[in-house]
Amino acid sequence: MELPTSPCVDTSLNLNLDPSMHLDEVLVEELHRLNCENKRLTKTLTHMWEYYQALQKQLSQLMNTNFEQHLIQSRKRKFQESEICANKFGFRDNINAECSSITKEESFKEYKDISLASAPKISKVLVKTEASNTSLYVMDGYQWRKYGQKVTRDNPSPRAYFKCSFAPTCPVKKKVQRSIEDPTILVTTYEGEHNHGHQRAEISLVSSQSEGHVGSGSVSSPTQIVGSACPTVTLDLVKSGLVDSAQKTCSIQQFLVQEMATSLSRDPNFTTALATAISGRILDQTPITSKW
DNA sequence: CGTATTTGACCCGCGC
DNA sequence: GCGCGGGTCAAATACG
Repeated sequence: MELPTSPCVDTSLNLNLDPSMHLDEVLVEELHRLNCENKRLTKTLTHMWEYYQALQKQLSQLMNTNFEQHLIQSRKRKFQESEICANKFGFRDNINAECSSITKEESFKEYKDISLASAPKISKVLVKTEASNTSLYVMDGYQWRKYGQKVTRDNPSPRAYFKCSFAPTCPVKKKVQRSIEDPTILVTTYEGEHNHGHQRAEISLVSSQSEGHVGSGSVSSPTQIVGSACPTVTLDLVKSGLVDSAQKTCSIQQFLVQEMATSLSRDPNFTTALATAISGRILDQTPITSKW
């Protein structure tokens, strides 16, 4: 599969009249040019659609594979929990019954919930902070207004609720709560999409280009996103290399994202297409940004 | 004095 | 129908 190499399309109507040509000739020529551009656009769109279909197929295959793994893991986990419980209270009855009580439907529901949580509109970000830092504020480049705080049942640390206050109409909300497993990690859940630009670039996005180097700490920026960009990312505000425990908490989501990122980065066509798209985007935006 | 934060009250969905 | 828990509201308070 190959994407057209030049995404830059000139759809503007060029009516600069050549004195030697008649108006109808100019119009016909311009019409012809626009027609060509239209064909190119259609071709690009078709390619993108094919590529999208292929990606979707790949994703569904991955989802199926991971669901089977998740099923096995959850059964194993349930068995371990039952065993711990049995050892603690000195009874061992019903362990097998309890294990077998996990139906495939239940596991799929749980798995589906995790998958839904990783949808683009809801994303989770893990932020590593200093142990002494007890605040629930995450500097992510946007301006937030706190509108509530609540202590939840499953976690003794309070959960803070924020609304994006940069734009009055921005629907984005976020919830920040310390991880129950590692209190130095702030679990931030973003809901919705910003309908305005980024206020200031405080975060540099580092994509996981190679396997096994996630969170390896090669970037010295104080604020980092380590791992895949979306939907779940990990920020290390203290020092890198401490994200292992955080990654465990969202292993399924991250595994999916990493698998996708790996398979995509292996694909030379995708890399070329991405580079072309980015360079095209930059070229496309240059005259706009130069106005500011 | 204006704006941001805190915090108790209230609302609503869900499970029993 | 009732209770519980998560999410939101809004008055009180703090701060620059």
